[in-house]
Amino acid sequence: MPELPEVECFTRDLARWTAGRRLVGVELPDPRVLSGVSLADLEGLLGSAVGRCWRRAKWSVVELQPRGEEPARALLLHYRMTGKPVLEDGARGRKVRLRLRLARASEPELVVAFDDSRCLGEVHLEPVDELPAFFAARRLGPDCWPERHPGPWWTARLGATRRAVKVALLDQHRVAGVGNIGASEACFRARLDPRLPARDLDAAAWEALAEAVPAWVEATLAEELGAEIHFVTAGGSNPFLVYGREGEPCARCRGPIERFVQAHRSTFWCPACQGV
DNA sequence: AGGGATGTTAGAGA
DNA sequence: GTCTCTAACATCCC
Repeated sequence: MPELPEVECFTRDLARWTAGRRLVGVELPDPRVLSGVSLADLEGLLGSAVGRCWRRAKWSVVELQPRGEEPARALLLHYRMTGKPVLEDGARGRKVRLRLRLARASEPELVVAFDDSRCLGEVHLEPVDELPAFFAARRLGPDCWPERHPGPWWTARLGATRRAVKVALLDQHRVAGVGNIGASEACFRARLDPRLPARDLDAAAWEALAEAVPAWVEATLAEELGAEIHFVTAGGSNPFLVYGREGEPCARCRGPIERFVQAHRSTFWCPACQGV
């Protein structure tokens, strides 16, 4: 499910759940979720204090400070399509791949679980001081949020390619954090035809995108920080302007929202008011 | 039954 | 080397 706003929410959940706690147990119902780490590696960290939790692109980072002289480590969580961290309060998650048991003073233990129905998600373990290299190896572009970037920055990142602007927005090497929902939402907010080759956009279009991307992030965050996360596929209302709204009236001009496929992924847009 | 799903990446071809 | 696109990963839901 997650794009940048969801991963931001997930990471804040992790920060809240783990604050001031130590890792006191690890369970691994499905070892496929571990990437380059073994259960024994994780067990070697038992007793560590949880430190900072932060987000980079669509990754959550949970820092762990072992007792003694060992260097700080970081758990890196990537949720891919269906992963999410859940707090298990008695009831057990349905597709839990990894469980972390966390203790604080005399309080009851908490169980934070990595739930992932499709099991495409990944959990890595890296020394904290090697995180820059970890992200560099993935050639991850700069985050699209929270730092604001001016129009010319977007031109420089995305403006050289012939690919359609909506497809270019999905390229994490150029700009990190925009997913398939966000790309449609940002094009709608910027009134941009998602089919336009990125290199054909003018300065005004890049300025519009520079506004539209953070506007999408912040609108989605405002929705999702509230009660529960809105999963498009799991009931609840659809919080998006065009995504998943084929056939519905455009919120701006009442024209019908349409769906088509770009790079094997659904694009939703309003042909009447985007890029006429 | 078949198709589609919020992501990423290795590999192929131009 | 660079750019672009495809297939594959694994499972669930409509």
